[in-house]
Amino acid sequence: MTKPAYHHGDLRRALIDAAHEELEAQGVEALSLRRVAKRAGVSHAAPAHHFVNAAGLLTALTAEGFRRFAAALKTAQEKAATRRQDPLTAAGAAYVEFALANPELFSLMFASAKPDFDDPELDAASMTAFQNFLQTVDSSASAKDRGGDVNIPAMQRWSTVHGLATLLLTGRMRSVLSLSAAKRKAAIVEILSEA
Amino acid sequence: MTKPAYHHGDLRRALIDAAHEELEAQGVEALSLRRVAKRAGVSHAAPAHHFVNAAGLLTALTAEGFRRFAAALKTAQEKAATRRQDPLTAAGAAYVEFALANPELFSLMFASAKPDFDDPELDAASMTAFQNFLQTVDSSASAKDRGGDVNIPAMQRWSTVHGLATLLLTGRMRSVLSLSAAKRKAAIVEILSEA
DNA sequence: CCTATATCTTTACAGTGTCAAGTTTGGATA
DNA sequence: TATCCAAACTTGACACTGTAAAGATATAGG
Repeated sequence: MTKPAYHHGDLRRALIDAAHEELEAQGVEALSLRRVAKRAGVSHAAPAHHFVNAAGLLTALTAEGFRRFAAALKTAQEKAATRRQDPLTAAGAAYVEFALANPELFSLMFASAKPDFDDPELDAASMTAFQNFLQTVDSSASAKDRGGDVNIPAMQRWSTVHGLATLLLTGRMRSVLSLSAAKRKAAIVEILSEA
Repeated sequence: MTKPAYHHGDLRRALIDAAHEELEAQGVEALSLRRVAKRAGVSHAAPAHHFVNAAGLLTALTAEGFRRFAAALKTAQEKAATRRQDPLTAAGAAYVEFALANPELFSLMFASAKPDFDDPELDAASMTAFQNFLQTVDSSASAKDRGGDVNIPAMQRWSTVHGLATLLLTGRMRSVLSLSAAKRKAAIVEILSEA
């Protein structure tokens, strides 16, 4: 097994998957391209033929993260709609849950300078994710645009959701983190519900 | 000048300063201990005698960041008090402004895994910073604790402030970033003001 | 079948953090 | 005051990193 086959089949796919695994295991800052290549069963220079450099691989992985992120928010909203719950709170909770379920990927998406955000693929993926979420905020009854330069209520909601996600993710908000899973979920919904 | 003096005087201090400069110039992820040493005018192994490793230097720098951060919030509140403005909004604005003024340091403090947050000095510095801020939230008229496990309004306010800071810092909230300095400041205050 | 090309490997290089062993210095002790 | 010791710093070495260049192999198209 693991024949030294020259043609892997879909090495690009395998490298992104391997990078994802290494990412969640080692963290963003300790990620090594050579270990990713080894995990995929190829030589350390093989990735260069599919990605311009290490940042390129991270960029592709980040773009995929944003697509999965957008999908998670969408399904959460749809589920809430059928149950006649607030879709905005549901999307916010899904936002936070995605961060807690994929901590390192979320860090890569929102707190790292390594991915190239000028890359067209990544730019498109992140843009659609944000726009979908902000559209949910806009269509919320309590957050109508009041016609200024900026949609203040929308930015406020986004800030709250994103701040909660990152503070929980980085272990800062201990009073919430120390709760049991059920109580924590309830607290998150409460924090995200309009006062 | 720059004698090859064996005894620097206060190399620990000089290394932290050099790391701070390198940090803001290069970013967290591209920081090199050897370049920091070179900037301080010492050999690449000199830092080891003042910090156990590279993370130790970053930890000390991060702790200093939290102390400066706490001081910035405090002065902002005091200024607001004399002008009979809302101290919570003032502290929130100072929170965001600190992030925008010291982007790399803020990233180190809130979005990096490199500093050792179990370090007693760093733990103490970050704890006092958070507690001071949360105390301001608590004493705000609109955010009284309702007696549950968690002070929901306080966590909500903290999330909003922190989320706004990080979204602006990482260039995500483009509708606010594209404003002029004056309008941006006004938008930040609006977002942080209780609806 | 045969060759062109994409795919992957090997080798090499500069840079990284850390460890071990030297060198210098300043201060305490006798 | 002379001496010695410990602290401060340097030098050299090691394993690791990402990337570039050149060689090897297999697959697709003629």
